[in-house]
Amino acid sequence: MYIDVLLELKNKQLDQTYTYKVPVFLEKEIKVGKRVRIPFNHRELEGYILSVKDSCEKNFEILEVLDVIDEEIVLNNELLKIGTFMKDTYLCSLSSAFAIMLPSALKASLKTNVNKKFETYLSMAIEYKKAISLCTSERQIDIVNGIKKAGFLQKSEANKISVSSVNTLLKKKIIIEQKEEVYRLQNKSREQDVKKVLNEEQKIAFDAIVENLKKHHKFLLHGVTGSGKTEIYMQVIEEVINRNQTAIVLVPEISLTPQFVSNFKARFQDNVAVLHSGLSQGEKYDEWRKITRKEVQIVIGARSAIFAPLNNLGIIIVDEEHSDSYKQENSPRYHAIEVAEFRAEINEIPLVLGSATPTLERMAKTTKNLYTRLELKNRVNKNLLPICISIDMAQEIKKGNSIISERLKTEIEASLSRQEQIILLLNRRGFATTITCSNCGFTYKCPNCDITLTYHKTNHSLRCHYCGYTTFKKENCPDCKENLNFYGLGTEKLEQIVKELFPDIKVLRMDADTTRKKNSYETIVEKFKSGEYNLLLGTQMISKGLDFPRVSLVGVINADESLNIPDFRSGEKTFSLLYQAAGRAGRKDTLGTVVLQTYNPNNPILKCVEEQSYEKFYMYEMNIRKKLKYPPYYFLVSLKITSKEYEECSKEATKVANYLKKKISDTSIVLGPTTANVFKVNNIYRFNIVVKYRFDDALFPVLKELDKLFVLNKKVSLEIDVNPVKI
DNA sequence: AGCACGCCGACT
DNA sequence: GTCGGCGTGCTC
Repeated sequence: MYIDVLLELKNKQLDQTYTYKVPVFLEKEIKVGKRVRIPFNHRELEGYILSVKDSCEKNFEILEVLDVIDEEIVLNNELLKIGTFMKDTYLCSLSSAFAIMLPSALKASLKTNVNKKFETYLSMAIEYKKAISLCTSERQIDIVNGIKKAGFLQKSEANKISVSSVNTLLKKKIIIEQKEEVYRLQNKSREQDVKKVLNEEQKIAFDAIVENLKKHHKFLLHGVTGSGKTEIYMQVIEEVINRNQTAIVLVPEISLTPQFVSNFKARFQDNVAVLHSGLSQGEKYDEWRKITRKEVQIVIGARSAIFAPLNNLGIIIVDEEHSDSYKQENSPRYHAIEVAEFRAEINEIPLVLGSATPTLERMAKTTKNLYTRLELKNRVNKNLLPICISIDMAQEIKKGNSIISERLKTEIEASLSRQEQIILLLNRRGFATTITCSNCGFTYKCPNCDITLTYHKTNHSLRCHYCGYTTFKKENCPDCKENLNFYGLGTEKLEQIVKELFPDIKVLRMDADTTRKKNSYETIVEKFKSGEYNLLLGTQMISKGLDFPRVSLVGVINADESLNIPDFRSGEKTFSLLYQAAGRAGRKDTLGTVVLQTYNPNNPILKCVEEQSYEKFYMYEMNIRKKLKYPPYYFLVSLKITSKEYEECSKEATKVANYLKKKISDTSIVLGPTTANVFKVNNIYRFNIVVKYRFDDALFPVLKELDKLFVLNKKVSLEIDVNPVKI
């Protein structure tokens, strides 16, 4: 017996199978999808069995398998297929695709030591009365009674009463001990959640999906914020599990707070496994094993949960479909929705994507009937959409209000007097963006990156938001000793300004700096919900899927901020961010108010936000994409060329662009090379090339060739990003 | 990737 | 003489 083994190394040079002979004593354990330990070039490695065969043409010396690692298969047939799909679509190595599918506890290269967790339980060996009569001390009786109560007792608990008594009882065989595997992630809440009655719109969407269970069909559930998408998901899933099938629910990382998870657990109890980055390695391993052991039918998780090894999958649901977090920004650069589409296809099951602001790509697919659009126009509790007002900040500055406009100020005062809550969005953290000397023009810049440092007032530090470089501010200009001036506005400074303007206000700030610690995001959300604070200010994370019933006013401090990012999707991102932020305003009885402060009051994207019209935005933006030949009219591939040496990097980038232009179809467009937006990060220079194409059979073979050439290049590296979300 | 082999300079 | 620097090549 021979097997083909793929090494558990992400290296592209070694991304091929190697043949090994199986010694007879291991033959019965060999199965495709298990891992083996093998000798490889004077060392010992782990690898995945990809195929089994009886014979092998001998062109080389064949070594023997040392050991079979797994008792059960870790990569089932479906995951193997998905791996090949990823290798072909994203040009990544097969083993890097498999690596992200498995919990890190299974990875040899990390040298981690995550194991199953065991707990020892004590239980009665003999009848209770007899046991009591044999006890020779108070403590022993306490322990026996403790066991009697629940039928068992954790040994660690019993040891707290008395270690020696436990040992005596064990020695006398009055009680026995048993080792049992326990899961680290325990359900805290025992709440029970009942299903809610669907309204007309929800019912139509629900019926459309349920009619198509057991068929491959793609749905776009386009529903305004608060239209009750989650309830539809839950009821569809209930249908699916009633048919003995299983379900995957993907949500952005930020939505995976204990709150969201406990909602699902309240409905489906222990039938849910959760996978996200907040879990420890051990917890992830436990959740993964719950899935492989078929103990759960529902998996909720962030991006990588799309690889959950569920059998008999019945539906895949992706909430907040427009979220960037579904795209992995390092290799393998996969998009969870693209993998979901593939997985739904091979299982012949429906895929449901939900959003209030669908991506243009997805929306365009509904017009071509590749997706069925299900619309939810109304909020469940009949709340009205808020009123939106734009404020021209150029006019305000003339009046001397550079940060908070007169209108926003009076709206805040009005909300405060009505005891309502306020949200302020400022999509930039830190205190000031730049510090400049008015005399000589000195600014603090990062020595490793092509970027100015951001000032954080709390510890007077100047930080690079790209590489993390930190330095400290001097009292005066380091060059000419004159005074330093602060420019730009961050959340820290806004907090200070708000406090100065409204001395009695209670303010919470939420950004990457205040949510660094585990659970701090949740803590801030809970604090604000409790009502003891008047105002929440923060970066975009405050606009994502949060529901604060007492908020009646949303202020966007600088609505232009994200419009100026040099990316063709900046309009779409801005619309989505502001539209969703605006959706936070509004209560049952009063209309919500949204104040958009901008220097471009006539910007068409902001007009669409003001009118709360996704349709207008869609028409406007599609027109631009068509003119500029961007998705969804064209597909993109981005190539990043990086090196420590500027000259070498630039030279290679030009060579790559010329090679592409020569080899691929002339209907495709090659842009660049250009230096990246931030052309130096961590002392590494970066050049970009973008390929726009519609149909090009030559492109992927050429990209694969290029990829191979650069594997051997030590000075310059090439990274290919298929369907990039940021360019 | 990471280990062996090989070919050079510095040192007990 | 030999120890170890790291460039190159190969891995079933």
